[in-house]
Amino acid sequence: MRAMANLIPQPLQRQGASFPLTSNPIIHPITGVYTMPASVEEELNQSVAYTPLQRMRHSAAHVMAEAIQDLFPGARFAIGPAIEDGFYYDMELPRALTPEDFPAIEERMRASVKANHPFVRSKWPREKALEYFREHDQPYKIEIIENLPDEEVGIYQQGPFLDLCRGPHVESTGEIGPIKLMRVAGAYWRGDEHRQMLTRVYGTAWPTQEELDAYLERLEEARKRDHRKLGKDLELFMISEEIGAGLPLWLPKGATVRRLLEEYILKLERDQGYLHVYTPNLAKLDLYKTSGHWEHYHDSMYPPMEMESGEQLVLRPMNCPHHIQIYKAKTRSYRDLPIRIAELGTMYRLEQSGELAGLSRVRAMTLNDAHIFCTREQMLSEFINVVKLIQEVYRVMGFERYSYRLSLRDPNDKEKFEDNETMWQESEAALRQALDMLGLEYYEGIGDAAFYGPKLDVQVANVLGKDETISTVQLDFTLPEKFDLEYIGEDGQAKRPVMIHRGILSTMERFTAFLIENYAGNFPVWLAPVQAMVIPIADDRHADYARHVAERLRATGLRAEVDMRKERMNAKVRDAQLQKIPYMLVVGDKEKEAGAVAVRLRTNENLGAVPLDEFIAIASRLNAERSRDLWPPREGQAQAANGATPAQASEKPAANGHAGKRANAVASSAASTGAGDAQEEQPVSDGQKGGKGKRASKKA
RNA sequence: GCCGAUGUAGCUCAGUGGCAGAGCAACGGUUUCGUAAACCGUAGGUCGUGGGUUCAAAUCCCACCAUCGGCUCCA
Repeated sequence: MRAMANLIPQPLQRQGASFPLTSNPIIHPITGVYTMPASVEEELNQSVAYTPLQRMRHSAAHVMAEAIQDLFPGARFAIGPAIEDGFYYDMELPRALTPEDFPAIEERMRASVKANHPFVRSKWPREKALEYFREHDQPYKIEIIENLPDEEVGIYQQGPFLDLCRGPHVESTGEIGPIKLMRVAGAYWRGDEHRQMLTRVYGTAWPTQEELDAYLERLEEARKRDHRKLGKDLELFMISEEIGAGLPLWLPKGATVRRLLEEYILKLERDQGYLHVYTPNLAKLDLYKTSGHWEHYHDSMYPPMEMESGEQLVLRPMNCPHHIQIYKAKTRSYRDLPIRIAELGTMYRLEQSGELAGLSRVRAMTLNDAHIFCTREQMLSEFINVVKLIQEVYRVMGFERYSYRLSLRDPNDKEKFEDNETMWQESEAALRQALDMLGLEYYEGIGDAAFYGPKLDVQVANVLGKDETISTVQLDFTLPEKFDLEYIGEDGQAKRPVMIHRGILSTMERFTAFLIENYAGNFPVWLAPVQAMVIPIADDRHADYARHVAERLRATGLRAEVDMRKERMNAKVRDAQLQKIPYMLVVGDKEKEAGAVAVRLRTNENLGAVPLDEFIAIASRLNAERSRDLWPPREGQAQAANGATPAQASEKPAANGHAGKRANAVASSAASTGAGDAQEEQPVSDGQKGGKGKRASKKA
């Protein structure tokens, strides 16, 4: 439940369970009475803060439970809250549920909606409720009640169905809009992996059919952007079962993207005074015993390799200890600080098999990692500089929707977090001070800290609107202590430095995955694996000129290829388009004669003939500037950063000659690049702020 | 790791006990073409892996591996 905990407003977790009645009574089965439905206002005062839509979805969850109870006698119910975009219900069922069961459940739900049963609220004395649920073999409800402090518990009833629940609900089942069951999944009771695995059924409900359809379309769009699909289609990376799960291979095009990102961040860091190092991927196990990583994470470390000498080596899960050794390699003076040691270092973590996903969750990953060793006095300014660096990178990448999470320890969890009260108080206070100095708005994530210290996590909304942690800055007073780090102060006395762990691009794997989805595969010019495809119209006449054009582009540092396949130009244009290559340079007799190229952008915009020199000048400039524009804005064109695409705004109606017979292809092409607009200005899609990333940063 | 589903040609998929299929891609040939798929032909599969049931298994059973959707975890 912890992962969910921050995804939804806090009160939503305080859900009651629901419980079925065997008959169809209106009268309370135990007390014989019930209170009249509460007014909406009263409900809102007494229960959780649901929006009307959430209330409807919560009611839909109860109706689903009603249906399942009817179809699967013996079901034991747990909790069933509204969540973003829908609802779920956790329960224990007599047999496994499959999607094939959905139609029957949905049908039964619609019958309940049609019957328009009122939701009737009442209060039961705690003991009565316990007795009732014991009698009806509902252990999860009993456990919930036992954890409630109140002497009375809320009960909701709709038609034949009775629920332990705080509410609120809609007035009657007829108010529930179109519903659809989405998936069935397992979920641990109370989110505890040591407890019973329950069946969770996810559903969604919307006020109108149109909104339901739009939601399903949205999911479909996200599916098209899935980096695993685009990674295959665009030949960016692969995963070989022969090599191993979670061990991706970067294909030439994906490797190009990664290398460009690496060159970009290395230069940026160099300019900021970071010193780049290389350190080995193996280390003695003892190193991680000292750091505490072994204690906290041995379950997700590769098992140690036993040497003949008895020495144990592990594949490193993190490289802070390595950088610490570099710091310790000689006596450091306060004059040397801050020392910023950075590395694109590869780490190995034995992630749980069920967690692996494409490039975004892997077992071998390269971190954009750095450790800053500084004095207490320097700590705040160093921290602030890192945050500014993050903001600069996000500006270049075009991330616009992101938020800051101050990740704090859970003071009650002495296992997970270092047990050092003063350390935590001091470091958390320092972090807050830095955030105040930056004037950042942030929210707090209790229990999200690293074991050695608090951190600032930067959450970027992904295409599904879910927040993902990309960057992180962590304040660490713990490891300097454990490794006995020192520097010599002005007074000649040995002092303890502070460490700042920071990751900006996360891992190269995950960042690339995020970019693929964020751009829907339409990489900006500077990141596009192939920037220009030269397309000769008739290869016997135009091949030489096409090669000449490509040579000229390559000579200026642009990545260009010539499509010499025995295909018609139309097919070459189509394939380049599907590969999302920014520029298609069509060359035929006219262009050859004029020393020009006919420029077609992947936005479908056909710019006509452009002198080769001019094209090179423009493309090179956009490339060097890391612009996200494909072409400079022209006269009479919308200029807003998030406005229409250049293609849509162009005076030439974007080569829509094929709009007739190929309407479908055009529509899907436009849709797949961002709901038909903003192709090159891909906004990170809407996302609630304040959620917790499902895939947190890989930074130590 | 846990719950559920899935795994057939490079890709997308059809095939539910009786001779392994289609489209695209690849390869060969014809076509030299002006902005999203020319035409004809050829070749290509241990049906995820291993066991079992059966006269006969892609199909039924068991185990394992991988992938997908969730749960738990994420230094």
